[in-house]
Amino acid sequence: MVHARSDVVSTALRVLDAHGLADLTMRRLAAELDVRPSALYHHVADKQTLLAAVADELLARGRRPATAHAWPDRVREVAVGLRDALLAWTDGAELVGTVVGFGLGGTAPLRDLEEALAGSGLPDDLVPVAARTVWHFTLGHTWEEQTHLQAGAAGAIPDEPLGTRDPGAAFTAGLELVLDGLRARADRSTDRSLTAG
Amino acid sequence: MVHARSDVVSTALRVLDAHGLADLTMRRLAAELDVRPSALYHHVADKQTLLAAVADELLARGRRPATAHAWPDRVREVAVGLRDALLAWTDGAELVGTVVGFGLGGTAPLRDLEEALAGSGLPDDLVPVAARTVWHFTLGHTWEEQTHLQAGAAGAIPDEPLGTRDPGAAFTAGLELVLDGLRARADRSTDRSLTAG
DNA sequence: GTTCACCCTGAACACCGTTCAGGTAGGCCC
DNA sequence: GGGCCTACCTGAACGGTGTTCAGGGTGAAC
Repeated sequence: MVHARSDVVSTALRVLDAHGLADLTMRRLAAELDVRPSALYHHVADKQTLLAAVADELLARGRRPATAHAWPDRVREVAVGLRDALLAWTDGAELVGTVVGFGLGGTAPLRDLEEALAGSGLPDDLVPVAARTVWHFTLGHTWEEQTHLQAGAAGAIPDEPLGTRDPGAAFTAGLELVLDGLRARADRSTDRSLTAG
Repeated sequence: MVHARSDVVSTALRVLDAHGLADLTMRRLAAELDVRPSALYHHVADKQTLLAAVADELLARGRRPATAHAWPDRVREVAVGLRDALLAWTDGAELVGTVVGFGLGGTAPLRDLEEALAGSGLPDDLVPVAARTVWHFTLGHTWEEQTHLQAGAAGAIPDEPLGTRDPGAAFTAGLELVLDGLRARADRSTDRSLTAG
């Protein structure tokens, strides 16, 4: 059977979800495609770029357009959507986190956040900063959340060192904290521009 | 020569700094200690707990007590100190990030942040949330920062997709954004408690 | 009918984390 | 002094891992 690069990526996504990131090996992936491991290197440069492509695909599938009128609602939509996308796949947050950490991709939501912040009244040079703040909070929080979720499901760590019983509520609360900061800064900036003009 | 667990951890820290996380293998570490790899398992259960111990040691060495009077200054002290500690070691942020992601340790700064938030006027149930927000932002931002820093030093990626020329300033700006959010919430909470009491 | 690009095989290389039976040195107790 | 027990280590292996490379087949294009 003849495979294309997209087959490799989507099969990798399936293996990831079914068996986790640790079991997503080139050999296992090759077996799943009924192919020898070396054949994979015809479609992919190495495992790291493969993982980057898988992360991008994962994020693209979970992407939802932000439709709200008010910019804080749009930012919230993007952040919540990102969290949902990561939680929808086994080890999704860890995969995206390491890919981002390696600087190979997975930053599409960052652009969505910057877009959602357009018209917020924040100074132009603060928009990327604000986007990264929401981005790092969301990724970090979801990663930790998912780790505890899956560790709990695996039977280990039955206690709850996460500090809360409802991770979704904790995420939302933290997000609101950040949004408060953005709002405060945006208001201040608008005030200054008004008094200056 | 007879070694103790602390020798293994501190040697691992040295190997990490000199050769990076990818080259911190059990075999390399054993060679550095002039010992066979199997001997390491007399001191350490497995590599993951070793890495957790290394991360904890790294954080402990970089720890500085927060001395400021005002709580926002204390939070800033802890966050900046954490960033400095991570940047002081090769792959420091990645190491701590993965250890935290795995849920095995590396969360000492979280407690420092919660402590720094004491007396902030935030509702009790928001203190852990606020601490995690600062924590995830700091860890995520520093990880990305360090990745680009080291990639740039290695000759790859000469451009600057990080969106800023001065990562330290970007970090500070993002941190202030978060602190604005905490302040706004703390003020609101104080107002309510005053009108209620 | 030949050429050429694409997709793959088979075999190997150089590692990796980990286990386990066994060995040695030093302190403690009778 | 002799026995024992513990701490620390060796040597050898096991079953994996990502990756490389020469070469084989197959189908479309010219």
